Amino acid sequence: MRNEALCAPLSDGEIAVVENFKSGNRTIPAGADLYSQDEVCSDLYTLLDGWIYLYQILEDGRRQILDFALPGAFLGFQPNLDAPASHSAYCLTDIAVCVFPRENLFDLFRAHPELALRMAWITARDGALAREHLTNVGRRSARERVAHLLLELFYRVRRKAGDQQVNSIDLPLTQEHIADALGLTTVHVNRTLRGLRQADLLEIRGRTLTVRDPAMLAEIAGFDIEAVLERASA
Amino acid sequence: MRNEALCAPLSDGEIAVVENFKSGNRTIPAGADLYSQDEVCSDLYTLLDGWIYLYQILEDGRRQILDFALPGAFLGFQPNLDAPASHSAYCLTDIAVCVFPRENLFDLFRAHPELALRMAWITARDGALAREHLTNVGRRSARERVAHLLLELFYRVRRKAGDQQVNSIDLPLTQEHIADALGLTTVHVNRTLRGLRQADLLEIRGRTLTVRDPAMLAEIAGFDIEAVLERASA
DNA sequence: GCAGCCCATTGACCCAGGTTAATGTCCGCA
DNA sequence: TGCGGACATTAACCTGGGTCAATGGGCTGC
Repeated sequence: MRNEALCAPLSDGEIAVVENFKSGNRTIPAGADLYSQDEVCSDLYTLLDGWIYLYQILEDGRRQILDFALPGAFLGFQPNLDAPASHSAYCLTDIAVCVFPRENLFDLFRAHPELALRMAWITARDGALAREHLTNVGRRSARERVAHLLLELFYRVRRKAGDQQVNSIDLPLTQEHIADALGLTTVHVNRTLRGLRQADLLEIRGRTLTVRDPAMLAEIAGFDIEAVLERASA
Repeated sequence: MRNEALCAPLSDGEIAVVENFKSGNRTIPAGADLYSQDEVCSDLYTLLDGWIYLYQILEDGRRQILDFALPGAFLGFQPNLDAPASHSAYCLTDIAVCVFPRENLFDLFRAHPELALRMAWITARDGALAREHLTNVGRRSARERVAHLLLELFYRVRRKAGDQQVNSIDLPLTQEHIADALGLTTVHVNRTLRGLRQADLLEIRGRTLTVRDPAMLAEIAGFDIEAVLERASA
């Protein structure tokens, strides 16, 4: 699991180094922040289990969800580790993370260049996905945005599940989360989902998203499976 | 100049290594792409002079501008250097870049861990700025967005200029560029700029942006100078 | 079994921002 | 000196999505 985040391309010896570096695992209940905007975050994390979303809050409470993190995601890295975080990370479900202390990270990177390289790689991926999201909210209609986001999550989750046949995934999001990720309101997300459901394209019931017509959805969304998955680090 | 991008925290010896690695400088006229979406980009660049913007195009021609790059920016790095680029880079003005061949980049990083670390740092900064832009277009009104973007550019440019007194900068953008960066239309950007001008907050005449009331603009935009500059790599 | 809460759903109405299209201004070029 | 092209500006009108408010459904705790 953890392999995906930091260790994937490493030799066994290097994985051992990372194992050594980590300070242990931690479990956090749904509804808490893993770390918060404007606070210094003392650790780095690999998400082992559960869903997290990254978000920013404006002074008046408006919220923008930046990305959803799935198991394998590497979280908490930023240019200046001593500076307060630029965004918060919220646990949508109970989660488990592997914790790395931030103190000696740069020493570790210096000692093991592969890891620094890997870090650059992960970070570039995350950035590319953020830019994809920017294009989504900046230039697509509500229907296109919803289709795009749900397809992205569908393929990311399904890839992780390994089962390439299934057309349903577990989706622990409320319509408010979808709205906040897409720059819409809950009411309009609801209307839009109704439209997609009535067109037999997809359905959300409870916590389950069922994709009925991936091809048509991809067409609506202008969604390029290869490209987006390439850009989704987890 | 180049220092800011890749070399800033390096020793003289390491700077020499980078100097050695570069394959030369190049000049490109305004109006051309430095590299294009969906094409493999053979090089990496440090922007030495001029303005560039990064953008994505949807099939039907809608355009989202992702970021503006100023001198010092490091461009062209992505997770898989052999894959086609996820976005294009367009020269707003005549530009000069310092060119690095992509072939041996990873060897260079392996040989000089500091550079890999520096790469991760730059990439994380760019990602954070992209997320800032996502929040801007996802959750702010047109007036807030315009104020935010112009303030961001104002401070980024002025910091580079070194003169901390001046309240005007050279801004080689059309209203269409502003619109495409903010998910708006040109017409509405024009209306919004009129509003800001009539409120004596700022003015754009020709290629010059004059900021008349930075404090009030920052309040409107929910703009945090420190935070955003921290996140702007160039 | 029911009170309370969270979320989904829907309808009625409204408005920020999009669309269309005309007019103006500036500048480079023949 | 005048013509063509790229931008800016404005007005008139329209619509996608926001706002407000009511209803319902499902779950949890007692």
